[in-house]
Amino acid sequence: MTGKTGKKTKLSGPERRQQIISAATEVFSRHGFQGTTLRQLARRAGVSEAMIYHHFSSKEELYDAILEKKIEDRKHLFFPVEAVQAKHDRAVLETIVGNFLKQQSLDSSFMRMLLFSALEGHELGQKFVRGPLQQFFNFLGDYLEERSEDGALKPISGQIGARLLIGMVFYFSLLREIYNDPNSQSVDLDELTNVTVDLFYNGIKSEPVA
Amino acid sequence: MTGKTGKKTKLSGPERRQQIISAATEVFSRHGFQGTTLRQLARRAGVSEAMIYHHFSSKEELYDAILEKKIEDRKHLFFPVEAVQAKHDRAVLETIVGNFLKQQSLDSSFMRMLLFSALEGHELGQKFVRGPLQQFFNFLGDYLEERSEDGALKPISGQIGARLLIGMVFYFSLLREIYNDPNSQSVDLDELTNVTVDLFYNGIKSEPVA
DNA sequence: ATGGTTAGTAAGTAAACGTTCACTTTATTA
DNA sequence: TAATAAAGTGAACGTTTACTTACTAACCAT
Repeated sequence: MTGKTGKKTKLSGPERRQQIISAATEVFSRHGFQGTTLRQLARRAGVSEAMIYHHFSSKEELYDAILEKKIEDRKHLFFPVEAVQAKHDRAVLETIVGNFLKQQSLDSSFMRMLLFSALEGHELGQKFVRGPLQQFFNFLGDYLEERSEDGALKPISGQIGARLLIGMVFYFSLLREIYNDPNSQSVDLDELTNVTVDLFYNGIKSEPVA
Repeated sequence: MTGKTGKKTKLSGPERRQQIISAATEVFSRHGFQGTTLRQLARRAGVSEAMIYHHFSSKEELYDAILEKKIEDRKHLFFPVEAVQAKHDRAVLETIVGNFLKQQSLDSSFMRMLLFSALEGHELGQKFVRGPLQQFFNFLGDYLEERSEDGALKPISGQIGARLLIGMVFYFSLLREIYNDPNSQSVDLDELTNVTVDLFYNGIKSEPVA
């Protein structure tokens, strides 16, 4: 499939459909919706342009299908339920931060597509933020406020705190994956996790009684 | 100019050039390079497409001119030199964070163009990161490490610390300006500045001696 | 083997793209 | 006011775009 030899491999409907999707994911995430042409999609999938219309009724439908699937895959973000129930603050933060960074380094195409789609004005880009991400912010935010009432953490807005935490690692991932910032890329992920969690936790944990 | 009446206003060369630039800035920042057509640019500037080629030799040259100018404008980021010399840690952080948020809320087109250009693979997008932004990270990073050696702050990598600080407010701006996250938009900028600086400063300042 | 279903394509379509050219209109000034 | 220079445009250029149509080739059940 990848070579230049023209083998006559005929795939089944669902197989071909899946292959088009995964090929299109790479192209769309690299060039965005507007920057991607049917030619590119067809060539990358190893089929004719017409074949794509045999499986999807338009370029936009293919794009939406991909984004929707990506969102679905990442929906169950990483709710460290056990650590939350145990009220083990550091473990909660470590799990969230560590998983975020790991996930991001494994597949930067999701971040690229999410950024592209928001910039290009697609609705689905904002759908993720208003849906699953907001859900996650609620989860983490509620926990922070709960622990705040317990006296373990300083008083803080959970919604703000959750965004500040994710912001730190998101920005780092952005610099790493999209801007190719060498000073970000050279940082070890585990070290980054520790530094980030240390800073955040020390920043919000209650002072020893004065 | 904005109306539909076809007044015959003939501008001088430099005037028209500047007007094309500012019109194109809006369009490019909203739709990216690939997503912007000459038709859009011409209509927004109130001239014919041919007129644009009278001032710029290509769509790309116009785009580069805009991005280069934007980078130049923002180059002198915000180096709170006085506070740094006085070693007033909170003032340093407050100035940086406050100015960043203010600047961002005044003109989101810069952030959009910078993101778009990096995603679309333009060189100039990375130029800002490797140049002025890296310079700023050096400035802030050096300060953090200096204050760390003074014993005022915990030991920390300045390069990492600087990116974590900016990450928090960058992400917030991203959610506000590009994802239209209502829970980010409803936060007052001064409050956000305070919360961010509090969290970061408490996170890195030295513990009272044990 | 054969007939029907479906994967697959070559060759088109009209519209939109960036760009150029031949030309007209306005402003300046000698 | 006539000459000059510069601002400005309509209509075309060849190419590429997303998408369609009319057709062929491979598979599978009978």
